[in-house]
Amino acid sequence: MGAPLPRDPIADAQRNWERHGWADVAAPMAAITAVMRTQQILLARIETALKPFGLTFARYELLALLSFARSGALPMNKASALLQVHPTSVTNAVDRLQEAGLVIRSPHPTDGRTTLIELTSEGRTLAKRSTAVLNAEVFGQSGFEAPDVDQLIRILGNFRRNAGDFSG
Amino acid sequence: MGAPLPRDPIADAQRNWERHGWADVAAPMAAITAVMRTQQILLARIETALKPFGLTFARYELLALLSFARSGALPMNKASALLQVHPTSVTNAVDRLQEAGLVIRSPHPTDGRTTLIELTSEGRTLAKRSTAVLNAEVFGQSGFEAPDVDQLIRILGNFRRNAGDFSG
DNA sequence: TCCAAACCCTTGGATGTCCTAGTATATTGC
DNA sequence: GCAATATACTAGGACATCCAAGGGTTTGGA
Repeated sequence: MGAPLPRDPIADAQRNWERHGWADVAAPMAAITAVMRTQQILLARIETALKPFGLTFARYELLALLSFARSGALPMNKASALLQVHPTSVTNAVDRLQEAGLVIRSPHPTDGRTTLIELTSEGRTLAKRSTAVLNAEVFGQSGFEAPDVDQLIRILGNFRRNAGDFSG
Repeated sequence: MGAPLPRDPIADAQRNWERHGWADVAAPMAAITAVMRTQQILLARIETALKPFGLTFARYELLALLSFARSGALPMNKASALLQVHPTSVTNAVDRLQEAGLVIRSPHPTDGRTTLIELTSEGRTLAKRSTAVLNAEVFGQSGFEAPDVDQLIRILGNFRRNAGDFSG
């Protein structure tokens, strides 16, 4: 978006917080702001890697999730729960994946309320190919040191458990 | 959005990656996915805390940034650089803050291309009040242990520097 | 049995982000 | 001094996310 700033804007914000008498929450503020910015950077890298496939991260996640399901199909509500996004976001993603011929909707055999999302063979192929690129261009070059990766998994895992994402 | 899942979906994804022969990037994949999900949780908390003020996080960040500027005013391009978002996002936020009477646009005294964003007194008051609530309800109850906060600041700070956010 | 409550998905609306392009103003170089 | 380039902001479009509300299907208790 632009050239590097001369100083870390988040560290500046942390100093501002301390200067204004909010020293007790300055560090968590900085950590949370850093998470927000890191997500933005990572998302941009992911979207860039997926662009040649006509995929966005939201659509990729759904495709990948389906590719790991034994039958290659999942109920929409299940996908919503596992991806931890709003049901309407899944509807949106499925609409576009279906237009692209990567998934199809089919009725649930026993529950008339439920819609199954099923991977087409094109969808399965694209999932494989796009995962290979993501692995090579993003996950394989994350810029995180190996010990820091472990720390992140631990710290954010605890956070997500406390936030009610999972009970395990 | 729903009840806690019985198992951590990101840990499951990590196992899937390992099972499919991508063990070398499974951990970074999990760490990155965890960052994405953590951001989502934190953003939801922040938006909830700001809702009573009619603010979103994007608008709050701009308001807070202005409140720390000595003169209470900043050029839009400067705000874009410091917040590290696209210029059009700043335009969008300023439009809405201006409608709400929290900031005003004024011409730059010497550069006709530049627009200054200036805090109104209402804007300054709201910045103070909303910051107090964010500090109390979000930053003060982040759910991160103090040592983990330091780790996050260090790890994500290194990442952001490597990503070209700042050079310091 | 049968109707109310619960559940599933979709539609429509509000926001935010980015990209591309277009207009206006500054700066640079010949 | 004037044209070419660079910079600043905005308009329009594509996507994603969430919330609120609506219509269809199941479930469960009276």
